[in-house]
Amino acid sequence: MIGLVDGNNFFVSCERVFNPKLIGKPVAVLSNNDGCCVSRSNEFKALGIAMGTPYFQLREREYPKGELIFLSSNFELYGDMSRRMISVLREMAIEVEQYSIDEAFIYPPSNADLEKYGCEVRETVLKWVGLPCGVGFAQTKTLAKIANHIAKKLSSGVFVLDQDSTKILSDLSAGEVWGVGRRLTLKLKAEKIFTAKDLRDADDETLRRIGGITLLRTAQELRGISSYEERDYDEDPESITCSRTFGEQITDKDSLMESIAVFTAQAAVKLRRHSMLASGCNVYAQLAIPGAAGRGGFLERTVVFPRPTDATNEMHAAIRPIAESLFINGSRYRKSGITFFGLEKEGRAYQSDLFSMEKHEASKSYAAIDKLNRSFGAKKVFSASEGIGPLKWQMKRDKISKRATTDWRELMTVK
DNA sequence: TCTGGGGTCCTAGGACCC
DNA sequence: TCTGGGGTCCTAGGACCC
Repeated sequence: MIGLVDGNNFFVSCERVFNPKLIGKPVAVLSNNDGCCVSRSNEFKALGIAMGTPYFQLREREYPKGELIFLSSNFELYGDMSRRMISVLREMAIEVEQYSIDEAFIYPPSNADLEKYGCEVRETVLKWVGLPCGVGFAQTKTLAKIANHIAKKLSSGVFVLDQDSTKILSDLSAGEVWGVGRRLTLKLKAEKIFTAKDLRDADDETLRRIGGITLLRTAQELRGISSYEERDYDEDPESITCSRTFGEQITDKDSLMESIAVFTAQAAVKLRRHSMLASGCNVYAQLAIPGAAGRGGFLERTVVFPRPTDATNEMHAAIRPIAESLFINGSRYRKSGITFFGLEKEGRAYQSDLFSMEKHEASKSYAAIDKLNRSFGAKKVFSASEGIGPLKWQMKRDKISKRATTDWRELMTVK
C-alpha cells in the first residue's frame, strides 16, 4: 500500500502557524505580483471563490470591508515549512517520495494498522510542525490521491481505500482523476467516459488513441496496477527556470537586460545548489498585449554556452549579446525569463574540460559569493549588470508576512 | 525500374501537475 | 488597466550514424 500525505490549504496553513488571528477567517494567499488566489482557507472556499480568481476582481466585489484577508506569497516560509513536514515523514515511514511543496507519497511499515498509523502521522505533523494534513492509502498512487481527497472530508483526516473501489469511482467524475486535465476530460466525454469508473473500465485501444500511453497508465492505476515508475522527486532536475511578470510593464532596454541578468543569476544559484552545469539556455521576453490575458507575444532566443558552466559571469557574457535582440524599440514588456537546459552533474564535465583550472577558480568564487548572499541576505554581492538602483520592474508583494523560520531578523516576537 | 533498417539525439509543442 | 511560477512526460519529426 502507498500513502499520500497532503497539506490542507498549504500556504494558508503555513501563514496561520505564525499568525493565529487568521484562524477561522476567510484567507487567501496570492500568487506573485499579487495576481490571483493560489491557496484558500476553508472559510474562503465556502464563499464560492474559485482557485485562480484574479485579485483585482475580488477587490471590486461587494464584500464587507475587511471580511476577506489577502496575503502575498512568502515562498521562503512555505519552502522551509515543507522541509520540516517532509523530515517528520522521513522519521515515520519506510520511504518518502516528495512530490510537490505540500505533498509526499509514503511507504508505511509492513503490518502497520493503516488507519491507526495514518492518524499518528497526521497528529505528529500537526503537533511538531503545526500543519494540518490529510492521509490516504491505496494500492497505487492514483488511487492514493483519491483516498486522500476522501480523507480530507473526514473528521479523522485519514482514509484507507482497500476494499473494492467501484462505488467510489462511480461517484467521481473522470476529470477529477490525477492526470486528467481539461482537454482530456472533453475528449473522454466525446467517448461517453464520464466517471472514474468509466475510465477504469474503458478498453485500452480507445484510451491509447485519445490520450496515449499516459492515459492508459492512469486507467491501469485505477485498476489497482501500479504503472508509475518509482521516481525520486528530490533528484536532480532536467531544467531550471527563473521568470517573473514585472511589477509594472517596462519599455526600456536597460530594464529588460537588467531583469534577464537578475533571473540568470538566480537560476545559476539553483544550478550550483545541485552541483550542476548548464550547456545552454532559452531566454525569452513577453510583450504586453492588451486584452490577451497574459498569453502570446513571446520572443525567444537560444544561447549555447561556449562550454557547460555554472559561473554567472560566463553566462552573462554569452547571453547579453543575444538577449539584446529581444528588445524592440517602442514595445511594452510584461515578463521575461530564462531556462537552463542540457544539465549535467559537475564532476562528469569536469574531466572533459580542457580549461578545468580556470573553471575551478570560477566555481570557488561563486561558492563564496553564494555563501555571503545566504548569510547576509540576497544580493549583497552581485554583477553590476543586475542593476544597482531600485529595480522598477520588481514584483509587487504588498502584503507579505515575515520569514519567521529562515531569517533571524524576522523572528516572531512574544509580548 | 529498382533505392534498407535500425538506432540515437535533439527540439518543439502539447498536456498535465501543484 | 490589473490574471504566477516551476516543473514533468510524451510524441513527432529532423539530423545523423552505421
